[in-house]
Amino acid sequence: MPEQTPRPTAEADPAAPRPTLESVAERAGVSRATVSRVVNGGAGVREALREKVQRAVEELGYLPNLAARTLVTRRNHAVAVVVAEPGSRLFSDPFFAQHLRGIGRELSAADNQMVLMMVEDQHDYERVGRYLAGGHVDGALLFSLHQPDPLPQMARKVGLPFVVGGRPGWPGAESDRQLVYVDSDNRGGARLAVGHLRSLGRGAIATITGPLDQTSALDRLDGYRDVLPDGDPALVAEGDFTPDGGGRAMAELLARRPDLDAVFAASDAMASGALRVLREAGRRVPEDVAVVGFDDVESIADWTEPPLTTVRQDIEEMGRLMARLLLRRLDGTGPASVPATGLRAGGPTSVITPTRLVRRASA
Amino acid sequence: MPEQTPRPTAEADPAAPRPTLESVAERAGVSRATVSRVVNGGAGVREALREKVQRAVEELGYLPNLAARTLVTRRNHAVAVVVAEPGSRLFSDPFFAQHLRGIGRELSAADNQMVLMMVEDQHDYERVGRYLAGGHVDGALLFSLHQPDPLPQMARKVGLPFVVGGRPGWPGAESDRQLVYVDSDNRGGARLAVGHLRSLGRGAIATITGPLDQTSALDRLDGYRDVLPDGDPALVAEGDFTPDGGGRAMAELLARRPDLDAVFAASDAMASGALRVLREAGRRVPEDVAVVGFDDVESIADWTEPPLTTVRQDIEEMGRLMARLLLRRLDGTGPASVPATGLRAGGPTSVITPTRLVRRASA
DNA sequence: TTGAAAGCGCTAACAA
DNA sequence: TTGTTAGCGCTTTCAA
Repeated sequence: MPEQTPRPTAEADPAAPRPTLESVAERAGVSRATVSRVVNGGAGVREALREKVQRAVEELGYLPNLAARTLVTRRNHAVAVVVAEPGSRLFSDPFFAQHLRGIGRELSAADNQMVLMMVEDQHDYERVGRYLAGGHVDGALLFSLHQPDPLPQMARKVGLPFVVGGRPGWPGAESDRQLVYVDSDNRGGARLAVGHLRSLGRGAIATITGPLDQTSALDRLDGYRDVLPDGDPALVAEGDFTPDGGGRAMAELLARRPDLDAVFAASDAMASGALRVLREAGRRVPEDVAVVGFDDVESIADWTEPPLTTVRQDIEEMGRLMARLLLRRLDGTGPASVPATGLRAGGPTSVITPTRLVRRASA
Repeated sequence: MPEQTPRPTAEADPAAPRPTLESVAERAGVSRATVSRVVNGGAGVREALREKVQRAVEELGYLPNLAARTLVTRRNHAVAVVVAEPGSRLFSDPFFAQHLRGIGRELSAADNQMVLMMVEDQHDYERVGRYLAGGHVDGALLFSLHQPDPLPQMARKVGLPFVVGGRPGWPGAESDRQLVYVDSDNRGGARLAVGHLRSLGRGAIATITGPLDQTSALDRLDGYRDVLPDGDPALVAEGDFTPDGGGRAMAELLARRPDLDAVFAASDAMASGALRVLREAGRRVPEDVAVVGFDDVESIADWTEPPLTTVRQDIEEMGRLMARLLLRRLDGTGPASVPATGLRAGGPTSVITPTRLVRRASA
């Protein structure tokens, strides 16, 4: 066996047992409790001792064992991000990534980890449920919930704080004061888009909606109707948030109302499909038909022919907001705590983030 | 205070203390050790007792406390996924999401959690380093490492198993037998693309490369040169994996070699920029200039005008592979274990996943 | 096959 | 201000 001498450096042998509070205490000639105090901020420890302990910590390269800490504090410093989207759009859109980035930034600023869980089938629901109930995380961020989704119930049952991404659409969800969500102003954004088309003097403004079992699609359609309350129903066609679906809807609209001179597509992806169909039909954009999208996904909107006028939503900010909202519930001793975070005090409330029109060439 | 009666159901009051091994043992009339055995597979426990314990577990809705378990087993059942990409491409490409999906699927199949960490600045490196050293995860998946990246060193120093995504490019990395990575066959894919263009009878085949400090860009350029060893250097222009960069590079190429009749762009995003510039220059695609991209990002390749012939790589599979490779190192008692996973036994080795040509209209 | 007991590394009363 | 001590909930020898 090679040298037994303890190498008091932070770059010690990986195989060596990790230093513990105990070993730091020994080296510094103090008790475990004192080391613990120093490690956790050092309140109420004499300066001289503090420094001695600090030095021992550094020399040994001590890092607290989180499992042990969690065991007693019941705090994990970890938050679950649950994405309930079976292999669909979330994974082809930059949406997902931007959301995660926002969440990640906010979370790590508060020194919390992000545990990512994807739900694709029934079996996954059970796995996630077990995990959430298992007390491994301090809270959860729930994404893209579908109809009456079991996730919020599960979380609530085990007393796990959570925040939902996107307005939940099932009956009763809206009046559920405990169901805190973050969503962008889909309805307002749609109003912006359609208002813009009308201000361009367009008289027959059609819309391609998303799948109407999703609140975002519903809200955007409502925004369209806010501006055009007496619109012809023939000017409304349902898509599915994909380019293909957008194209099909566009063809339908063209058949029903050949005189249309504007289209509001409820997503950039659908707008790109619509543009292709318009091109094939020999309509010029924006001269013959003005087109506005929604999302401002740069990789689409900026690269269609012509570039797309669209409604921008700040996805990353939504992610941050969700995380902030959740953290507030975790840190605070109650709902009434921590004002001045940009969030209203007085109980957690759902938040709607603003949208704005980005003008490019298509309208 | 309302009823004190313990409600022996799994849907108990969230505020109630969670059942422990102890309480299950008491209810079943056995010792903690026995319950532990049953919970962990129940080997060596008489059937009668097993059932009794099982029932108690269900009645109480018992779930083991992972922190306590980790404290003694030193296993976290969690893997860190570290993404070192400052706000760039990873977040606008569907890449990232697909990778995560592959990783997530593989990981949860083995009942491991995924802890996602994003590195954007120096401060983040420290945070992540601390975390990896802290023993909170059993292994790490390292992504998009830049030049001599400190992450692998950090992981190695603390003895944390890890697998890298994408071939590391710094000096010595290649000969480092411990540095296991997964990458797609960039070079082979490029050969496919350029070979296809040549088989079309094109004589002046240009290429738009990615940023040449990334191995993926380098490897794709090498593939181009494999097919065209005596190519004119004027036919090579450097882009940056963005549409704009692709457009600029295309303009450059057009200026240098107005006679070019084909372009291999090392990413679909760059290809889309190139297509726009070609259109503006009045060149028809594919009649005048044939174009091939790389990546097969559907939201781009399928929706350019004309749709893009490109090289497909199976990103999700890469993710799965990385996870599998890592898990093998964790479970196995040594590198020689667990064959029959589709991975060679006899020590962890880097893996290159195949690419293939997807023909659409642009070439 | 089962139970008793030690201990993983840490925090938080409580005493000194 | 510091130390002593009792757990947090679990696994795992070791004995019975």
